[in-house]
Amino acid sequence: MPHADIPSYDPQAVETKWQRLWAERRQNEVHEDPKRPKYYLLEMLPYPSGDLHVGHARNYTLGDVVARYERMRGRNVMHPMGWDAFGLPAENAAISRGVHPRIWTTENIANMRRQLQRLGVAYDWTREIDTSSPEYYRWTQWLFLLMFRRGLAYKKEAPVNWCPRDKTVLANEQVENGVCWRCGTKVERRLLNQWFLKITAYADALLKGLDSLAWPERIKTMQRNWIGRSEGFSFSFAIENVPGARIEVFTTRLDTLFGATFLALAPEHPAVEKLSANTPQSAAVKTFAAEMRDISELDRAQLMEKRGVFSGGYVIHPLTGGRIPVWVTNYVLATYGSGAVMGVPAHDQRDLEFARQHGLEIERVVIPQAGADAVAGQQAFEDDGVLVNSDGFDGLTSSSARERIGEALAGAGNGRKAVLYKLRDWLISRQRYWGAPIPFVDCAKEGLVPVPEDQLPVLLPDDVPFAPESGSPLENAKGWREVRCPRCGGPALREAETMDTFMCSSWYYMRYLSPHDAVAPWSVDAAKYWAPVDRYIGGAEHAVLHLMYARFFYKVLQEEELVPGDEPFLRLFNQGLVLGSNNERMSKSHGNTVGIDETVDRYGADALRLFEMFAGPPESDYPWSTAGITGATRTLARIWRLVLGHPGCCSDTPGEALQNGAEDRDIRYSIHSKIRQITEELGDRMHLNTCVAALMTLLNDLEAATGKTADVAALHAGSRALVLMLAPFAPHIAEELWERSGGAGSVHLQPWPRYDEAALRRDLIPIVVQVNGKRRAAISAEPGCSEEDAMALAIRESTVSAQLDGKRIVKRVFVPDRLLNIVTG
RNA sequence: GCCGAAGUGGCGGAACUGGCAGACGCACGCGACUCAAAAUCGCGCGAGGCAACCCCUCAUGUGGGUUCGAUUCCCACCUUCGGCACCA
Repeated sequence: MPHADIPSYDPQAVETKWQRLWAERRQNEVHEDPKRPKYYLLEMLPYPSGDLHVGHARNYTLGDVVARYERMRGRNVMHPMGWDAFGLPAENAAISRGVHPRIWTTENIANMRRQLQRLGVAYDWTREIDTSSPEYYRWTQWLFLLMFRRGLAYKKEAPVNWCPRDKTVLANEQVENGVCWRCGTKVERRLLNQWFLKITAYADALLKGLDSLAWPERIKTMQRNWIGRSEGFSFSFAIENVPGARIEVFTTRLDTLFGATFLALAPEHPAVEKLSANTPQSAAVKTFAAEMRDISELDRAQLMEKRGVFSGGYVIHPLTGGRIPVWVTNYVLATYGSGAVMGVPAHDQRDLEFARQHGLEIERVVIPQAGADAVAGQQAFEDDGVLVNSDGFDGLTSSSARERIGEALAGAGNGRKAVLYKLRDWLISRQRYWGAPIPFVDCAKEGLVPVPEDQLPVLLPDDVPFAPESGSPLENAKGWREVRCPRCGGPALREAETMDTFMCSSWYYMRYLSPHDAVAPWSVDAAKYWAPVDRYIGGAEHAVLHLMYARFFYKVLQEEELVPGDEPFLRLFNQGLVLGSNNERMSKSHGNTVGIDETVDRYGADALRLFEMFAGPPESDYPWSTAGITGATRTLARIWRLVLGHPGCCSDTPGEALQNGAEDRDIRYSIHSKIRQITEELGDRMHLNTCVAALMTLLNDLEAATGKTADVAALHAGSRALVLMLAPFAPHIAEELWERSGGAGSVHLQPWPRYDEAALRRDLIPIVVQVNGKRRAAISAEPGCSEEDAMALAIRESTVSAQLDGKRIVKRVFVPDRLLNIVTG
């Protein structure tokens, strides 16, 4: 019932008031408290690109709802925010607009922080971090040195991915379908001397750790595939007429060894020249290898067409002693295994295609079952089966043949079981300015020397030229580069490269725990209380990037006893995207963004938050809708009128007394069933959209009952519960209503409402009556009523008896308190 | 090509372990209030049928299957989205 004396709801006034008061009261600051269970909730830290749009708002609201809910459930909630502030866009802005990256970044951070505060997200801002600040990157450098000390950082010359547009190298994970993940430019291959981190040393640990994680299966699968473990056997072929020279191969199908009719080499393989030397093939091989070296492996893969030339040389089959021709091909990767493959055309589709093109022999050595035809088909037979044409191994199954052939080779001193991974070491050098400098110097006498820890941070020089033509700014910063060697005092040059920004984000979740620590990257005591992250919220695009790098870091940190447990993020949640009007991901580059400021100006932060949580399940995408947000606005205005129509309803004495009228029982049932439903769906399941729907239903029920029931106490209690459960979703209006209705303290520090089992008991419950599986009626029965009683009630329904008329009942299915299905003959 | 996820009203979506399909909201229609409009409130709202609006039929991408009963489980196919793409 609208009252004339109820003031109207002014979102802007309410929101600015509470944002100010929460900050003044330092309400969102947290500290270790051994008496309370901790909960570490984290959203992936954003890159400070300038402006937040409603897609970001969805992400951070999602985290905020969970954080506020967990706090009301009695947990000590860590919910920090910071900035992944190093990176290319800042530097590109410097080039195109002449603004220093530091200025550009600082301004963007200020703006985005303001926008997050406008959304009312309850971060502990005293813990804010900026990965581009010296206080932070000092420790990124420190961690790099720790990696070096542990033998996990090394510099070597290797063919690497080079993005010609961004003018830097990229890790394998940062190349998607042959193009740069950031700018979409086709990457090139260059031979450069670069720093790597030995993530491959942790391939097995990274793989095994996945089993314990409550992550979406799809992300775990992507990581498993990326790590790409395969078990097989490694052995070698002797090169004919070159004493002592051998070519090593790896295979997962040792059972097909007798079907090997050629050997395939990558063009980069060191034996290529040796084999063709002094043969008529020499010139052809040189031409082919040179041609292939100019094409990156990624491009070769895209060509798909298999090409190759005979090398002119032969190897000797290790068991039969037969001669096997060696070919140089474009389909064998130099960077996987040994860069050489035994060609078994009958049992490998790729080898078959190649063999057909070049008229090579095809010999079938595995058949589906004993006695089957051993003639090679159109398709390679790649399954396991039974061996034929394999000397003493005929008749064995593939799996036992792999064992026995392996034993035979190993017994002859040739080879062993081996495990190979697709995962490559992480290339972390970047030829760019806006990143953490690699803390090494190159001394004329001592070579590469680490900068001693007490000389960290190696500061980025501020005064450097930014121009597209002048090359890497650090390389040209002479005064900065020229230093004394920390070891011998002689002249040395600083490394002019910076670290991949994924280094910064691989450990930031630990820095939040003691962000102002000047003597350590974080406090181990604080880490013992807070770590690991209980719930991590972020996009799926980081599946094999940040999420794998951070896990690698954590495993190293665990061995250093700097962190508890062996995984950084126990549960991962991938939120869905907000799509723009063109049904594409909302982003600046798509030009379809809807800004936070314009939306909050118009509707208020609470309405935006409520709508974004309501619009769909948190894990699925949905298109932005300005029409939809009006529903949230209306809902908030209705809650405002309802609650203020029950003065004092949030005071500490709800004064709810059980009464007996049927209507009163209904309203109590509605209140308590909604508390139960929202509590169940808000926790682990995160069905936030149905929680909002349940809040709306409760609002409808309370409105409908207002003025119609004598049980004013129940309505007061219902309004109070509504305000409390609204609080995580629309924190400002809930706080205002709490205050205006006599609530003590902050609504956000109240215990979450509990439901009363007694209120959920009903005198009569509906039981659905079906005839042959089709719903014909619903009867009201006492809870726990017997099948016979339900049957008696059911046949009194005309719609049921009409269906039963003249038919014989052959069966009844009775689900107590739910359903009765009568089956006729 | 391989792997994974998803297809439900005009729209976003709901339906916990197989048990009333379409909760909740948007849009739309009718009505109340108003000089009028906005706001607000009430009612209706999957499609079709019948004189019968407390009834019936059909309907959750398509086709089959399991079951007393299928949006839910199984098989095949279609469409969309995501990942991987010569890893021996």
